[in-house]
Amino acid sequence: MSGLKRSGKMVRQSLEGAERACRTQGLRLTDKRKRLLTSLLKAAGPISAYDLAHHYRADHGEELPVMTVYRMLDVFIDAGVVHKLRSTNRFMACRHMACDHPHAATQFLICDSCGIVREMDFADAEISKLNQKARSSGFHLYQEQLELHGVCDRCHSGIEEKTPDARAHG
Amino acid sequence: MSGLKRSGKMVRQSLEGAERACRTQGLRLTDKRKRLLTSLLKAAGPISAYDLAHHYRADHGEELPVMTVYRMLDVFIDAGVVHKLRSTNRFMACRHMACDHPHAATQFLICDSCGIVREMDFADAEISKLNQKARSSGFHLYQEQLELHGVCDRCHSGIEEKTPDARAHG
DNA sequence: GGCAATATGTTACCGCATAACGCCAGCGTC
DNA sequence: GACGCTGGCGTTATGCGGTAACATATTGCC
Ligand SMILES: [Zn+2]
Ligand SMILES: [Zn+2]
Ligand SMILES: [Zn+2]
Ligand SMILES: [Zn+2]
Repeated sequence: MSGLKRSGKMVRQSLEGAERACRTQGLRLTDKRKRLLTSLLKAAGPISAYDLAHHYRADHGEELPVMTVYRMLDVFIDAGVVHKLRSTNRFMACRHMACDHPHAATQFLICDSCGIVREMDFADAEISKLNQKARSSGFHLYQEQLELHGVCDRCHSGIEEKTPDARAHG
Repeated sequence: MSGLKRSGKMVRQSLEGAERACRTQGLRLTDKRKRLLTSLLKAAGPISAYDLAHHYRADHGEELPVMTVYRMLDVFIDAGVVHKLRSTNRFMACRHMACDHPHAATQFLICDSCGIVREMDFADAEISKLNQKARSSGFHLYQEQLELHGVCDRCHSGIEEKTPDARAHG
């Protein structure tokens, strides 16, 4: 699968990072929120809010209404430690949660076959070019994430390891 | 609004273009499909399948089940005369439907305030750069449309002409 | 304690999308 | 004409993503 699954140690470090991020923005990292974030960190890749609720239940033996999940995810997104993939309606922990540097723009490479997502940040040049062209076309772009769809090398070379989380393209 | 509303003449020309596109791909442009496409062409901008069904009813005094709308839209998308905006779940007629040249990659500029969408095709250089970088990061991108969100000049300068069709950002 | 703000729970609902099944018209074949 | 095939379309039911509105609990602060 997507290889994003965190070890216990990484989860701990990420939680500390989230703690910092929340504190600096006056957001509270309650126990429930911490547990939810843990479930998200342990997930193998981006998952839906409903799936996350199921994971939470499995992980902590406690029901968590979807409504609450969405609210908490919003908090995490505000804190910058969670990303929402608009094109697939899925949420994923920021890969920079443990390290302390927040990032501005983000680009996501999404494999429509196996669902793996890679968070990259080395296309700023193209982003600003696009921004420029949009500007001259009468638009002001958000400094926003780009979601690029395709297939990863593994799936491209015929392995086609499909997962239920993978979304069909188009 | 988005200024994409077609005149009667443009609708006719677009239908002819669609006719050509369908014929070359062995797809049939039935009367019902033609009526649906007309409703889409007359729409002021990208609309949802459900809204399109309502427009169809208003335009032609006949019920059209959403299921059928989706099926027809799929046909049009295959024929290359309709685009689906993944980030907003909306459909729009290709602005090149009347002219005869199909286009490969497309980029959409989407105003999250008023809903206007501009179909542009002058960012191929950036697209291929992104493709290249993705490649070196283990991904094969589709030659796919890019959906860029922001606000148009009008909305940016404070007019903020909100429409029910506009989607909140994020 | 008393109060305000924030966090969480409950219910009910809406919008997007598709699966599964059935019907029917058109068409070619025997 | 009977048969069977194909594609277009209708019907029903359902699943998933997301949120409004309102109720309750918890926390922080004076
Ligand atoms: Zn990130
Ligand atoms: Zn893959
Ligand atoms: Zn187009
Ligand atoms: Zn606008």
